[in-house]
Amino acid sequence: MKISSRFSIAVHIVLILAVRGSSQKMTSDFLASCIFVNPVVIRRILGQLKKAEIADVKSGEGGAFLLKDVSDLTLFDIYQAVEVVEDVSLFNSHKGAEMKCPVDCHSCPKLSGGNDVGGTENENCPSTSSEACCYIHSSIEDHLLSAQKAMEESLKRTTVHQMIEDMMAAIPKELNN
Amino acid sequence: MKISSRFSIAVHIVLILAVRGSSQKMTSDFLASCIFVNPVVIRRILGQLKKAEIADVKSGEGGAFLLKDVSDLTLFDIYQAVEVVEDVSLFNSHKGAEMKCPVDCHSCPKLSGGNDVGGTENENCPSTSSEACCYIHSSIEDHLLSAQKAMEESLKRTTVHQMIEDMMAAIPKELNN
DNA sequence: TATTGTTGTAACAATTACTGTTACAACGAA
DNA sequence: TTCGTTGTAACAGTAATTGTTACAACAATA
Repeated sequence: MKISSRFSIAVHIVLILAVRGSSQKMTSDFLASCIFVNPVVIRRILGQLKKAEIADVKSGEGGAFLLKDVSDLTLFDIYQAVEVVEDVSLFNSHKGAEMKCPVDCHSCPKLSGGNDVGGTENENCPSTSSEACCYIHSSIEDHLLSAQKAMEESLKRTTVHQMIEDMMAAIPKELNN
Repeated sequence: MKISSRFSIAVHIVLILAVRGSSQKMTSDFLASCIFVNPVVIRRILGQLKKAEIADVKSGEGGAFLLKDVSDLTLFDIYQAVEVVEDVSLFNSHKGAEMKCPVDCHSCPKLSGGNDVGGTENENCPSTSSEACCYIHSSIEDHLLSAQKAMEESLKRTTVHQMIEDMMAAIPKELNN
């Protein structure tokens, strides 16, 4: 699966506010026509950016603007604002993971010394010996979380200021006048 | 949004095959009861692992097994096998991104020197001067792709062998007999 | 050969999340 | 008061996933 386009749209919004915010009123209609999405979608996302205190909107009058210095604003801030991931986990666990998975032998009587930690018993539990078939689930969680963190660290390293610099650098010289 | 639980289930399958594959026949029913999902879901994912030449299934007789050494098998291999991300992009772009976004001034006549690169013209284009409002979209793509790559590199660094080692290490000593 | 257990796959329902759209009350400026 | 704008509710449409049933194909084996 993919991650919501909210994030990509939110980054667009922030960059447009940063680069062009002073030149005209940033209404949701204007932003919508820039980004080619519905104005209501823009307002929904602006609402999330407001809640995160990244941007604000002039009530009644209209027009959005940034609250933060672009040097202090990272992609991670925006990512959190639009709730790209629910709770903590980018990688969805299957529903059964919360149950007593027999190979997650935290809850396997054979290996936990009989300490039942809750969940549903499974008569097919493969742990017929003390053979270590266990801790699979927590191991998976750990390593997937590491991968998620690696991505988030990359987002934290990227400021909006840097993105603007990169954009400027990408503009062909003959247009820089 | 979140990523398909296919990945998490696939990793479970691989770990169970690695740890317990020799002790009994790994049928889809058995794996399903271990992981608490429907057997058909297991078969679907095993089909993807087969296509990726990570595992195979004994036709007719039944029973899955790994084709690769766990030291040579990384989470990234599994991630690719189950097609966690379509094409290349973890982060969904909004549909409009493929159009002539006026702030993606690759296509803005004002900045591209009149070289039209295709797409739909937008009369609301904010680029009324040569002011650099541009290259937003490609800058976003670049930085989001970097974040995705960071995650994938983390997955590449994690072998199934390592996960098993970590699992073993996590087992309380009193159970290691 | 007939039986048995298993797989691969199709088909369909149910779920979930997201997106587009319309509508409208509230709000501030002029 | 009028106007443009926002915030939000409501609903339809879309897309992907998951659970489930069903069944033909297949290998082992009795």
